[in-house]
Amino acid sequence: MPSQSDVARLANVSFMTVSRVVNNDPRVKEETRERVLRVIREIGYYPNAAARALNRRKAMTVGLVLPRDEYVLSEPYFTQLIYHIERLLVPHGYGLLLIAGDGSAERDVTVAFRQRTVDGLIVLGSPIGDERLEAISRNRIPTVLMHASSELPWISWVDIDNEAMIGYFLNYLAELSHEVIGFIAGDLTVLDARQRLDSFRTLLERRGRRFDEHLVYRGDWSSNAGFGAYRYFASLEPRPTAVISSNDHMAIGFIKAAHEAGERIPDDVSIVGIDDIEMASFTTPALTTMRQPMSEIAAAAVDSLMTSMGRESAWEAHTVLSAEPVIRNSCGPAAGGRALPRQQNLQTPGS
Amino acid sequence: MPSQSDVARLANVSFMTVSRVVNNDPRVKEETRERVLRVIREIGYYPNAAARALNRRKAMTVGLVLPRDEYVLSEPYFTQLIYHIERLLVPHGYGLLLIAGDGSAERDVTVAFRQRTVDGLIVLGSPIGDERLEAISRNRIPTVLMHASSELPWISWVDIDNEAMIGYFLNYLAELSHEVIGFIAGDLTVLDARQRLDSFRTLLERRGRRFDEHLVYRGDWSSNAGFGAYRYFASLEPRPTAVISSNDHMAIGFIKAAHEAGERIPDDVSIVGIDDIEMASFTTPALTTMRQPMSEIAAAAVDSLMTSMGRESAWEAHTVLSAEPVIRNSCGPAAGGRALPRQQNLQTPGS
DNA sequence: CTGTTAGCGCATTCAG
DNA sequence: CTGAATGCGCTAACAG
Repeated sequence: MPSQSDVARLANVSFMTVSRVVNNDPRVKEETRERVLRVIREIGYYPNAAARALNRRKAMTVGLVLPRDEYVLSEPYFTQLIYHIERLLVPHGYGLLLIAGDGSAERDVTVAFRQRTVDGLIVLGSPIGDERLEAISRNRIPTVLMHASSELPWISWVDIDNEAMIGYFLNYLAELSHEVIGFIAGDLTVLDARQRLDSFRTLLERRGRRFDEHLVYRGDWSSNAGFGAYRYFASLEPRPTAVISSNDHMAIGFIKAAHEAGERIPDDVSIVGIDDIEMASFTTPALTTMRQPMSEIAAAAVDSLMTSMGRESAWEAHTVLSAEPVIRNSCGPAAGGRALPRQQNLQTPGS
Repeated sequence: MPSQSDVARLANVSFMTVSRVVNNDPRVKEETRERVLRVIREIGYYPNAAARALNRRKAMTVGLVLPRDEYVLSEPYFTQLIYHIERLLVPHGYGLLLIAGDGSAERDVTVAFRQRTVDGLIVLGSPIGDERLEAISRNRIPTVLMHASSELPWISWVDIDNEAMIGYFLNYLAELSHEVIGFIAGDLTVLDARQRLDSFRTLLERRGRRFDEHLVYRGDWSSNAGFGAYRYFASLEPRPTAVISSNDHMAIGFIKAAHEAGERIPDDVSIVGIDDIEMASFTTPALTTMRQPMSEIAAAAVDSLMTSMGRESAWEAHTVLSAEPVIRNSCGPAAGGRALPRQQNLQTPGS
C-alpha cells in the first residue's frame, strides 16, 4: 500500500509537498500540484487515516450511541435518523461509528472518546437521569443528545416540541366534541414519554378540565401495549371517546384490538398517534398522527456537534423543533356530537 | 490525555512494560503488572487507537455498507441486523463504521479500506450485477455480503434459503386447495427478490402446474406496491385465491386494499408474507409469514468476516440459512375447498 | 514555493 | 523478565 514517500519519489518532490497537495495547501506551484496529483491517481494513493489521526489528534469520527433497548432500535424512526446523520456527516469529512450500549454504562460511552476513536458523540434517546450523561460531561466530550435534554455542559440537545403536539391534538379532539380523552403513555423512563404525559396533564388542567389518573394507560411504546390499552379503556366508566397514543406503534395495537372486539374506528372511538411511521397510512382506518421533521432534527444535531467539536471550552446548544400534524381518518366526532372532522392537511396514502 | 510514558514514569518502569501489560503479554512479573494496572486506573489511561492502528496496520474496525436505497433502510429488518452485528463484533475488539453509498459506487466502498479506516466490509443487500463487488474483489477487501451472493474471491456471503421458503408456502397453500396462486415480487434488482420469483416459477412447474406471467405482480417491497397488487389481482380472470408476497410490507398493503374493497381475509383471498416484521402480528387478520433467523445470519456473517480478515490470501465462505414459518390467520381454504388450515407452529401475538 | 527536522503513541525486534 | 532502539505515515514548525 503506497505512502506519501512513494508518491514523492515518483513525482520528484519531497513527501512534504505531497502532504501539502493532499491537504489543499495553496502554496504549491500549480504545475507541481498537477504532477503530484497525477502520480497519486496512477498508483492509487490514499492517505492513511490512522497516521493522520495520530498526528492531528482528531479521529474525524463521531460515535453514535444507540438506545440500550433492542425494541426501540427496531423503530424505523431511528433508522431514518441514522441515515440522515450519516449523510450530513460525510461532507464534513466525518465518519460515523456505531456504539451500542449493552455493557457497563459509563465505560461504553466514554471509552471510544478516551481512546481517541471518536471526537464527539451523538446519543439517541437517553433515559431520564441517565448516569452516562454525567460521565460524558465530566469527560468533556462534545455531545449532542437527540430526543432528550440535559443542563450539563458540553451536552447539546435537539428535541421536538412535545407540548405543542399534545396541545394540537387536544384542540383537535375538542373541536370534535370529545370530552373524555384517554392517554397512552410511552416508557416513562424516556424523557419524551414523560413530557408528553406531563403536557397532557398540564394542558388539560389549563383548560379547566380535571385530569384523571385513570385515563392514563402506561405503555412501553410497543404495539402490544396499545393492545392492552384498548382493553383497559373499554372497561372504564365513563369510557373515553378518544385516545391519544404517545406513538404510532401503540396506536396501531389499539386499532387492532378494537377490530378484534368488533368495534369501528372512528365511529366507536377515535385514536391518534405520533411519529407517522410508514405503517400509519396502512392501518384501517389510516391513522391521524404527527410527522417529525427527521432531516431537520438530524441537521440541527450535526450542526451543534460540529461547532461543539470545534471549540476548546464547553459549549452547548438547545434546539426545539415542531412536528407537523397529519390528519387522516382515525378521528371522528364524539358519539352524539355534531361537530365535523376538520380536514386540514389531508393526507392520503400515496397509491 | 495520558500516554504510555506517563504511566511508565509513575510506575517506575519503561513504557515498554506498560505496553506489555496493556496487551496482556504474559512475560511480565505479576507484581509489576499490578503496579502498572493500578497507575493505569488511577490516571485513567486509555491506549490511543490511532497510534495502535498505525503500528499494527489494523484499524480494528469493520465498515457496514448500507443499501443505497433510503426505503430499504427503513426496514426494521435491517436495524435488527445492524444491532446484532455490532453486538457480535465488540467481543472481537472490532468497531462498526457506517458507510452509506450515495456517491460514486466504487469510491464509497473502497476508500475506507484504502485509507485503512476499516479492515473489512459487511455489505447489506447489494443489487444484482453490483459493480461495487467487482471493485471490492479487485482491492482484495475481506468482505461478507448479506442477502446476496457472488462468486468473486474475497467475498463471502450469507443468505436465506429463498427456494425453501417459497416451497413451503406452495405446499401449504396446496393443502388448502388453492389452485390459482398470485405472486408479488420485490424489487427485481435485488437478488432475494429474483430468487423468490424464480423459485415460484420453478417449483410451480416442477409440480406440473403451468406458470403464468399474469400471476406475477412486480412490486418494490413497499406497502404501496401491495396495495397495487391487490387491485391488479382483483381484476384478473381467473382470479387468484391466494397470494404469496415477497415481503410483509407488501402483504400488509394488500390486506389494507382488501379491507378498503370490503373483502375479508382469508375468506375471500389468502395472503402470506416474508420477514415477520413486528407489524405482521398486528394486521387484521394476523399475517402468516416467515421469520428469518436474524441473530444466526449476523453470527454467520461476523464469523466469515473474522476468518477472512485473519487470512493473507483470498478466502470466502458461503452460508445458506433457513427461515421458519409463522402460521397465523391470513390463510384459509380456497373458496369451495374443503381442506382445513394446517395449524402447525401456531403463533399468536403476545398479549 | 519547497525541503528538513521532529514527534504524534505505540509495538516489533533485538539486547540485556 | 525488562529495556533501548526503531519506524508505522503523516503534519506542524521552521528553514531555505
